[in-house]
Amino acid sequence: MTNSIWENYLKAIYKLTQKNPDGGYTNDIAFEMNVKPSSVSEVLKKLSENLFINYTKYKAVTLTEKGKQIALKTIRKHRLWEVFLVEKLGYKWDEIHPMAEELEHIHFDDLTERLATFLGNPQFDPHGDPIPDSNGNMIVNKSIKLTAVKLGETVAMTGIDHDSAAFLRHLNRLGLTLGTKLTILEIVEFDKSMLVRMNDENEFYMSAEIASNILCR
Amino acid sequence: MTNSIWENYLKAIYKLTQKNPDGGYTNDIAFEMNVKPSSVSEVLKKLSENLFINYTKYKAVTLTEKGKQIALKTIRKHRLWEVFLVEKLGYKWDEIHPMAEELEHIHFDDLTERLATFLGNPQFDPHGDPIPDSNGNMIVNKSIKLTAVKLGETVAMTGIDHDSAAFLRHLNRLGLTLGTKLTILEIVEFDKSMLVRMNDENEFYMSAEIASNILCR
DNA sequence: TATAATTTTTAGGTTTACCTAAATTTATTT
DNA sequence: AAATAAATTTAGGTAAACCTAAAAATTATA
Repeated sequence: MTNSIWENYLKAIYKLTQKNPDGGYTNDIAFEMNVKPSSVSEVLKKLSENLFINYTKYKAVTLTEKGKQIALKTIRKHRLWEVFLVEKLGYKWDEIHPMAEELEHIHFDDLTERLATFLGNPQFDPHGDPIPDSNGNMIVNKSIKLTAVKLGETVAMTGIDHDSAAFLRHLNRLGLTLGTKLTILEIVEFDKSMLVRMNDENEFYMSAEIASNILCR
Repeated sequence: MTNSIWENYLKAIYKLTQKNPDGGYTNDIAFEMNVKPSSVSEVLKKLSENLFINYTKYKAVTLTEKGKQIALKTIRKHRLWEVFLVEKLGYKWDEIHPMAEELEHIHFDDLTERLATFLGNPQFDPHGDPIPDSNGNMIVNKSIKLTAVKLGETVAMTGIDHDSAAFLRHLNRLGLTLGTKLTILEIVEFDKSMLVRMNDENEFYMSAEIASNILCR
């Protein structure tokens, strides 16, 4: 198996396991990886032989410690390169994902560590996601979804739960970035959309769909 | 064919064509690529179908304009990342080749240009090799081999003709870097080794093997 | 609980990039 | 120019990573 391919599978399984501790299901992995479930089945067999995952036929898969470390290292590289692209090359947060997706597979441990030092050992990437340290430890993000914030409360945006370029571009257009102050002025009963005030300045309605992908604290 | 694989083949052919304008031979490409000649034959057929090379069976191959542009772009990326690794991450010139060999295959044109800007649009990489510009134009390096310098003359080191880590480490040990002043004090008739004075300071003998891989002006 | 629906795996096929071994072409000697 | 040597290509094979279609297992529903 190619390096970067199993890194991507392990990342996908890691992501699914974060959502559901039971583990990742073939179908969901296939969706994440943009391949057919039958292809996933084959790969799972090999990842299991190489002790990267715990796999029993027809059951959800989880990462072994070995697999988890690789997933976290890949996430670390991805997020560090994202910081590089924004801080050093001047990209916007909605432009960096595809590039980081390739850069994350450059596999020289020492390069990763020097990059981290060069960037000042950042703790978060440009989307507010925590960057695992070189031992695979990651700050637990205690943020909650904006949809869980109660009427009248004020929070600061700390991250997002979705990193599609389309979503990020919409946030750009609204002027929403990490740190933006948000006050919930109204929750519409009909569709759960919210009237929010932004940085004590302007107000606008936001669909529940969007609010559920905004993390805050 | 995978992106990075044909980039490597085109780079190898470019390199061979620089040495011999007839073009690159299957055997030599195989040596450069670390594969068997039969594998090269197959790939040449496909590169030719895709109009990257001019290929007639049993003849030396040359790059088409299309192929040459890809080779030069890959060389540009390689050399820019080398500058990044040395200037920004503090690597030494003998450590960077394997990393640049992977980074060169990151294929976002805009990223390359932003990287170049970030680095101050360097003209040369850390080994003294010229960096092609974004249109594929490269400064012609008019350097000559140290073995071609006449007795008594003084030159400055401008590059090297070999980038193996072992060779570079030896230069480090001797204290030879780009810009070092070298005066030829003696040429030994027996083995063509040279007594050189370095920066008007110390003197030492250097084998013709080494001298022939040092470029100067 | 039996049947239907869904999920997962298996079987069999494709393409890419490698391989070895054999055949062919080109180059070099005698 | 013929024989030999060397380089190149072709033929046939492997492994990885994908695919479609069919079979098997699991889960949901009547």
